[in-house]
Amino acid sequence: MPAPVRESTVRDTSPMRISARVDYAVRAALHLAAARQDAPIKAEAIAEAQDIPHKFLEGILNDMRRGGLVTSQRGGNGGYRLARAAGAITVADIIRTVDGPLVSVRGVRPPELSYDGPARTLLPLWIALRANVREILEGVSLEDIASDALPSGVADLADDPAAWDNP
Amino acid sequence: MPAPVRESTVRDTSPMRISARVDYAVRAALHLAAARQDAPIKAEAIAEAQDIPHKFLEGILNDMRRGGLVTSQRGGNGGYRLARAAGAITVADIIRTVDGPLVSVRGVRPPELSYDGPARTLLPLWIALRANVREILEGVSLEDIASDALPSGVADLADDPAAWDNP
DNA sequence: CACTATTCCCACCAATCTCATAGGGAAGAT
DNA sequence: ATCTTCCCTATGAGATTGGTGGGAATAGTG
Repeated sequence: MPAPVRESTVRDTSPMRISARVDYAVRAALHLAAARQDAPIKAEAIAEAQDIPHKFLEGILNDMRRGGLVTSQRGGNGGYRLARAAGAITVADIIRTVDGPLVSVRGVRPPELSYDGPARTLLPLWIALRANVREILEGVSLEDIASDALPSGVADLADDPAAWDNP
Repeated sequence: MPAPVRESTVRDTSPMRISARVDYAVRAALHLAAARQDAPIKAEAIAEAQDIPHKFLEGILNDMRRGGLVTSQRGGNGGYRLARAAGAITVADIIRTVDGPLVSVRGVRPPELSYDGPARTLLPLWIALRANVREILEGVSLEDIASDALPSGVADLADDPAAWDNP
């Protein structure tokens, strides 16, 4: 008889995990970037357009306001606007505002780490990884995304069909 | 009188978070890579050398065995060995084995996402990000790290002093 | 054979994080 | 005044993280 197959229970907590908060924040910001800039946009309108839970989004917009990325206006005909031009807000800005540092290892930022023995060269690896991630996320603005014109280096990466395969 | 300053409570859950599991797994694998290959190494010896909680490490080594990265031997004089040459095991292999996919957005892998409206071009961005992360993590083997010889592209990134600054 | 060493497997735990929901207060517009 | 909209706090279920502990299986040794 066949041996009982053991379930291989794969953990699916990706090291690079873009949270719902970040995803929603970027999409909300894109919605603001795409809108005409004279009138503020209501949270409810963004929530509906982008299919984001309304109250959850309110909290995120609030964080972005505290972080200086958007401004808000209360009362009838109130809403949110970008605080700066869409070309002057990067994805990294948004991530850092709503979710903290881009890269951490065991909860601390790479430069605070110290390794010993054969793991000594692990630190430069994490540093290089972070530099690489920064290069992308700090190099792409809301305007780049909204106008469908990613910087050429980024666009090249996305144009490689292999990049779309799951491993 | 001065207005009361509101605490800006920053969330510190980095999007790219190398977990303790991954950090420990890579360090353990490096310890194995650095050792002479004829005798297996005990979990306890690795735990002590790399300052990793022993029982926690056992679970991680077990995952790596199931994932085919290491082999194990029970009983007196037992322990662990790398299942392949150190040059044939990449950091990405280890991460995928102990922590799942490299990159995910809201828990799913980028190709499964669908965006609408001004967020349409967000997907290529996440794809490019993932490709970039892959390039680093799939391009660095245990041997590269243990011999302190990162691939030139990676080493270049780490050699830039700006890469060591926290933003 | 008994004994010891070591991996292997399972259950458990506390703290934290994620992704929300609910209710009402504050401020601005009409 | 009234209505609209943002702003704040509290609550909560469920998952994840980073562990710990107890024993069962397996291999070598006297």
